[in-house]
Amino acid sequence: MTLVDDPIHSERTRDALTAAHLYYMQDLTMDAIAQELHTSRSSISRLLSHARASGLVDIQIRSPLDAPSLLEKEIQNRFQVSAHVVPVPDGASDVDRLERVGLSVARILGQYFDSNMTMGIAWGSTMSAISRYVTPKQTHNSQIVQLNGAGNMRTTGIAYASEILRRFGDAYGAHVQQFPVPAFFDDPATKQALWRERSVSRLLEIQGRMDVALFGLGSPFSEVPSHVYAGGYLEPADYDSLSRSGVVGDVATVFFRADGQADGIPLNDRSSGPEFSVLRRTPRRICVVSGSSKVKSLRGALAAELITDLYLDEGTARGLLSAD
Amino acid sequence: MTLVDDPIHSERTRDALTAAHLYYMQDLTMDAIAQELHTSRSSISRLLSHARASGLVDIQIRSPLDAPSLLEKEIQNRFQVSAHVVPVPDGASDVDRLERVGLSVARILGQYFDSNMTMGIAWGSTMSAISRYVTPKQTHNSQIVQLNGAGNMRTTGIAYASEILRRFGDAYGAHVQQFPVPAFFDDPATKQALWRERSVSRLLEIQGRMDVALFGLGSPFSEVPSHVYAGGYLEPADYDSLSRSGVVGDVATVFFRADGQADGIPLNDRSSGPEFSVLRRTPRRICVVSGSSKVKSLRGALAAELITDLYLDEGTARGLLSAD
DNA sequence: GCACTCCTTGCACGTTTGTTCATTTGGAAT
DNA sequence: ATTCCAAATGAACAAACGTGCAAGGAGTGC
Repeated sequence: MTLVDDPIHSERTRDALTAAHLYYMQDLTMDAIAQELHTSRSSISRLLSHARASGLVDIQIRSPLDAPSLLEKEIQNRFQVSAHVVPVPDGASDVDRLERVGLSVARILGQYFDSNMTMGIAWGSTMSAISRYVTPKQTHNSQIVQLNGAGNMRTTGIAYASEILRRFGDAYGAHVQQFPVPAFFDDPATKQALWRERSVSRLLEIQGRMDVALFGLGSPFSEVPSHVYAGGYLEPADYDSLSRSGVVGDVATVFFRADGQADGIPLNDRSSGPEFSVLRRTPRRICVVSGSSKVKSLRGALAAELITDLYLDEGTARGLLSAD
Repeated sequence: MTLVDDPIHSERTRDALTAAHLYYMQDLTMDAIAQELHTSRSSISRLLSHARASGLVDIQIRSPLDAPSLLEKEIQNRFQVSAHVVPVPDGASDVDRLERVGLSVARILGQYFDSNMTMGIAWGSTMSAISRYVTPKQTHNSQIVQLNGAGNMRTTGIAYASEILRRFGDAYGAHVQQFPVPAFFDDPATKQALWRERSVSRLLEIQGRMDVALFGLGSPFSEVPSHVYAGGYLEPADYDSLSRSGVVGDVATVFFRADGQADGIPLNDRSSGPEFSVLRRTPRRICVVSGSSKVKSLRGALAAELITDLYLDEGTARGLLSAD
């Protein structure tokens, strides 16, 4: 739970490091390592698990640049984003897909984040899944900033959102910047007022300077509604309004139409999420999508140029490319 | 043997990539992967081995900056080099040590070498060991350049040295620049003349601009003489000369004394290796040492400031730090 | 000092993985 | 078409590995 290793842990870390060397660099068996370190093989097994889980051992997969799958190449060509298809068995359930994609992204995320960087984080079921698996990586002077508020009529949302944030913060040893506001204001004027508060504008400035943004997609009118659409954030009147405006999805509770436009959608004036112009200023914008019901939403987000790096499961990738 | 993947291999590579994803990112068992890919588990096992061996899967060990061992910290403080101690069982034989250190260095070497870079390579038993294990990494427009000639009275040395070079070149997809000259000239004047040849001076220029140099250490008057001292490169008279000059070791067949000085050692005028000034101009200079008999030589090389990154086994590290 | 909890250890078991071997497959040469 | 060879495959076995469990220790509170 501490951000740096206790002195108590450092011996364990030292051991884990040697064990990892012997195992992964010199291909010794755990048995042999156990003898060298004068302990049992089981302990070494556990030590190595620890080394992997704590990011001491870092396993990466580097596709030679000419090897991306057809799907990935095609998406890259058509939408100018760097696409990464997560292989998922055809028969997998939607939750299964989400977990798998979340796990994969969690393992890879460290490549995008380093010392002295700021990462913006949304919330939602996708983000929650990722957060549950993030592999630690030691960074300095870095921060995680919440992109949009999570409060609603029933709760402040702080517990939920901050749990997600905390997991990222812990894993990277980063400072966490919470955004304790409702997801949607009742009155746009309140938002305007609050946005002028120094405490809030400080946060907005941090958002404006972030190096990486990580978010999932919302998809309002699909069979499996996303967190925002089921969690008591919106009222029936809001739904009607979204429907009338032709909204196909959202990123961090900012809505957009099929062509990627976000103008003239009344709800956006009350949303706590970052304007797309802010997002587009961010160098890396990683979008994670799982479940083909989000294809329409994804098309919109791509049209809006919100995405630089896209992670999706195989089915969704196919859905994205298929006509219609 | 080809530098780029045949189209024929690319399907295999594609499969290896998916398998690696499923195995290392999603923690599936090989059995599960076999079912998804409609093949036997054995094939997946082989596929994953291939993925590791061919550098598709890259396993790194990243010590948190506060975790280097006492030995490493101490070496860093005393000699201003980044030290990496390779753990080796106390009872290990000298060959065993060499293999282990070689394997470890081979696995991490990729971290130092990338596209558009030039790496200078020496030869000798240490380099040979490393070369036998280098893990592939795809690079573009990079080259490997031989640091010193390998010819002697009996052979041109080309077969031996070029085998080492070739292994590095193959692994990195790099262009190999051979240096087909004797290790030592009989007559300094011949060297001078040859050095003015355009074919040779072209190579010397490449050496002068290299980004990384990788070398072992020679150690003349120790129980276990290095390759240079046993391979018929030197005559008895040369030994006497070295002894009289107070030589303690060599880097790429350039000799130095305990204080790191290389001046006034007659043999150096006839050596094909790079002057130390050339070496010192190279940003990264990786030295690999195994076996405590090389401690004296190592002290000299450190005094000469030939090293920026040092890899050695535990025993040698201890020997280096112990007084005397 | 005693009881309590929490964490670590090594054993034993079942699972997962590497490897050998006999067999098949897909080409190339004849 | 036939033969040949090399590479790839899956079954079967042996080795290596992960994990539940009970025992042992270290620390804490009473």
